[in-house]
Amino acid sequence: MTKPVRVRFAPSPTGYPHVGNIRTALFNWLFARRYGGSFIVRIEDTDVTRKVEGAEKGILDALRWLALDWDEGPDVGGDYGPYYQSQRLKLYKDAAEKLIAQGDAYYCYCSPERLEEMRAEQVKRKQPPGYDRRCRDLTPEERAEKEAEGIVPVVRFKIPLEGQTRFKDLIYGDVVFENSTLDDFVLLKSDGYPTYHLANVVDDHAMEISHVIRAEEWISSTPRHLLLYQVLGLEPPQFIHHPMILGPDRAKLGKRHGAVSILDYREQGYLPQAMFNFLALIGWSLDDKTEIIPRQVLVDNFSLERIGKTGAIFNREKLEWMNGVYIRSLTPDEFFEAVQPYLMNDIAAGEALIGSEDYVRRILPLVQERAKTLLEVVELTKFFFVDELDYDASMLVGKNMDAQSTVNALKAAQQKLKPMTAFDADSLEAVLRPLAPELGLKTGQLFSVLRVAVTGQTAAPPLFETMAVLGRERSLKRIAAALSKL
RNA sequence: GGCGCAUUCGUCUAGGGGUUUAGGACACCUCCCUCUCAAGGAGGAGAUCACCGGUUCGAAUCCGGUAUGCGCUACCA
Repeated sequence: MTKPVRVRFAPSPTGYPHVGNIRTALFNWLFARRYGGSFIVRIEDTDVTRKVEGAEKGILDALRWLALDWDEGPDVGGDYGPYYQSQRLKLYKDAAEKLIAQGDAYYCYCSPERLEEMRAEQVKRKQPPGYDRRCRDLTPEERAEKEAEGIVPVVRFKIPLEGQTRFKDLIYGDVVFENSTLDDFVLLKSDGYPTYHLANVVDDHAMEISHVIRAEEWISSTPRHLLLYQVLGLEPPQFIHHPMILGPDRAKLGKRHGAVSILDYREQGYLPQAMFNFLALIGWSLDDKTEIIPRQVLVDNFSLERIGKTGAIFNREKLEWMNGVYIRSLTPDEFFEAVQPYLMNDIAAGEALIGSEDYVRRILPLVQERAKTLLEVVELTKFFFVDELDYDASMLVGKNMDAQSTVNALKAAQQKLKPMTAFDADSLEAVLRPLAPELGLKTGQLFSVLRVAVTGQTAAPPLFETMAVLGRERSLKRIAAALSKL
């Protein structure tokens, strides 16, 4: 019997939900769903000084936005809780004490100042920085002395001086570290909180995590974790490290590269299903050609083996394209639902939406295939919602035309439109298309004059559909306004 | 500096000894469609598979070295 798959996403609430972290969550979630396992969220709030108010909410919001539902964790609970490390302090303390008792850890009384000086000196002498183990073999008398001084110690791990630690990463293969290159890292801080290393090992075991899927930046920490499992007498989980997401300069994606919070992308009008698809495709591929992959197909086909080994630059242009593909695939109702919050954020569009949902619903199909993001829809539809168009009169004059012929064209169009009974796209086309030759103009010339008059733009949705949605009254009003500009 | 990992078109990638004149996607260019813009269709350009050496009848694919990049090197995660 093989152990059930249990994976975890363990964010620390110190900031916004980083694109890279969320992708790690996505891989974990995909793996859990693919193999019928459990996806667990554990909040690693062990750094009191870096804790940011609202960070946890942002991270959980991001998971919810992408519908990465968790089986155990905040809100939902579970049999292995609590799921906040700040509520499991006793566990870490017990583990640290056990290690001290068996001689695998020790109290260290070195001050932060001394450590800093030591490191500076090491760097100066071009030696590898690391704790010099001054407190490793303190006598009971020396310890008592330090205690008497009132120094609150940290607990450090006693790294074996010799030998090597190796593991088989499911993606990177065999990785070997010489123990001599590892230093006696801190297990328990002086404030009683554990460091990541201790808390992680204790909890991953306590929560029966079967696979640790995390970013490549953790690969160098893995031997420490393995050594901890060893002295604690615990069986370690499988380790899987995946490549990181890079900025355009190939450095770890960070704030200076622009939007790195996944929530920023939601704000900018990206669809969660597009983001989901896009994130999955950074460092993972289904085959040699499939790009658009529905969620369920992703779940059914995800595999760790197909994750590559090289860091990938976050390609915004491709994300935009993909978002456009997903936007176009929406039904009219879905598109309306998706776009609604963005329209509501705009004054004119919001008013229109409240005034007449039907009007908005007739507008949307005209821009759906033109929008790359939902936010862009607001811009593309703006001219439908304002009373007066703001554009320069010179835009009205068509190619190879002058002011006079433009005026003539607008007036002729007015005459044709006024008596129309039906004002649908087909009728409009039937009336306006023959008008161009009558005026000695090419259709393109006439239509472009009308387009600017009616939309205030040279690029817009198809003219007749646009006029039909605007309606006779509004269309004629805009043509009159155009004439008064000339 | 030490340790670790990586290296296929600008970018994301397929490919894991012969089927490869290295395939796909984004971006770019041309043409078609067309009332503009999109979308769509058809093409194009773009990679001496980081470099050097080895193994082999044969290497992008296996091995070694070099270079470069990135990560870690905290009482951060």
